[in-house]
Amino acid sequence: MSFYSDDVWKAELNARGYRSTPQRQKILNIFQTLTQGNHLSAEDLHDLLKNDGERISLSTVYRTLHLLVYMGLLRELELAEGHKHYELNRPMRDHHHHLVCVQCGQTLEFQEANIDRIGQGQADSSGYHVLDCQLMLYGICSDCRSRNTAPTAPN
Amino acid sequence: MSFYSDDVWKAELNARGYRSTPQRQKILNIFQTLTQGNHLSAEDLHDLLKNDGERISLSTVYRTLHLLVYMGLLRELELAEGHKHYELNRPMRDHHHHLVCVQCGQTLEFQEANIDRIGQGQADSSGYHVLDCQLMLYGICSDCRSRNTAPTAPN
DNA sequence: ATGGGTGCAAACTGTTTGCAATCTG
DNA sequence: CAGATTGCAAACAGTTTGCACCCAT
Repeated sequence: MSFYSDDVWKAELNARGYRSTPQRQKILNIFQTLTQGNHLSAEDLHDLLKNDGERISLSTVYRTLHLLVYMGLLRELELAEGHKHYELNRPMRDHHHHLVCVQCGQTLEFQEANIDRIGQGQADSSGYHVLDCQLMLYGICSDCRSRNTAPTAPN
Repeated sequence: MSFYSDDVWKAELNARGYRSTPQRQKILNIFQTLTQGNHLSAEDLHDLLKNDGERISLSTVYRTLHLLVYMGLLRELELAEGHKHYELNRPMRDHHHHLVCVQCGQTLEFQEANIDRIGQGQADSSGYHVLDCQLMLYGICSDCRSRNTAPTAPN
C-alpha cells in the first residue's frame, strides 16, 4: 500500500535539492499507512509521533506538511473544524471528495470520476499542472435540518 | 442585480428570529453590488465599510459573515492567501469554481454546470441541503512551472 | 565542511468571545 | 421593554519565524 519506499523518496528529495531526514521519512510513512479516508491535522500528526516515542517538534511537522503538499504528495483539506487536515494524495485511484455539514461538522466522502475528469480538462486548458482536485459540498445534513424546526443561532 | 431588497431581507431575518440592523443591511448590499468574480476577506470588507464612512467593528463583520454563510447567502472560499474570502452565493446562475496556483496564488474562475449537477445529486442522495458546491483545483500554473527549472524551496 | 534541517520559544494573523451599552421589534 | 446586536479589548488557536545547534551530503 506504500507508494514510496524510504529510499525512493530519499532519491526524490535529493533530486530536488532537499535532504532526507528521519522526521520526513516518518511523516510520509504515517500518511502512507493511514487508512483510506482518514486525515490528520498538524496537531494530530504531532501527537501521533509523540506517542510513538518520536522526538519531533511541531514546527517541523508544519514545515514537512508544507513540503509534502508542495511536492504533491499530500492534499490539504479545509473541512469544518477550523484548521487544516492532510491526507495522502492519490491522484488516480481512490480519489474522493467531501460533503460537509456546516452545522454539526459531519463529513461524508464520495467518489466521482467525472469530476476528476472535468477538473483535469479545465486545468489542462489553462496550462496548469494539477496537484489536487476536490469538490467541496457544504450543506446541512438531514439530522440538523430536522433539529432546526425552531430557529437557531449560528454558533 | 440585487437579489434582496432591504425590506425583503428584513422580513427574511425577522422570520428566522433575527433582527435587521444597518450593519447587516450594508454588508449584504456590498456583496450584492460587488462585481461578479470579486471576493472579499473580512478585513477587506471592514476597510471598505470604514472608507464609506460607516461605523462598524471587525467583530460585527465576522459575525455577519457567519450569519450570511449560515443562511446560504454567501459562500466561503478558501483560496491561497491563508484567510477566507466571501462572495455572493448564486446557486443557479453565474455559479463558478476556482483554479489556484499554489506557488504564485494566481486564481482562475470557470463555470461548469455538470459539476453543480453532480454535486447536487450527491447531496440529494445523502439527504443534505446544499448551501455551496465548489470545485477547488490546486496546481502549478505554466509561468511557475517554467520558473521552476531550478529547484525552489516552498515559501 | 557546507549549508539544509531541526527544536525551541517568541511572534504573528486571523478569528472568537465576554461584557456593558445600545438598538430593534 | 425584553432580548438581540453591537463595539471594544482581551483572549485564542493555529501557524510561522529567528536563531543557535545539528546532521545529511
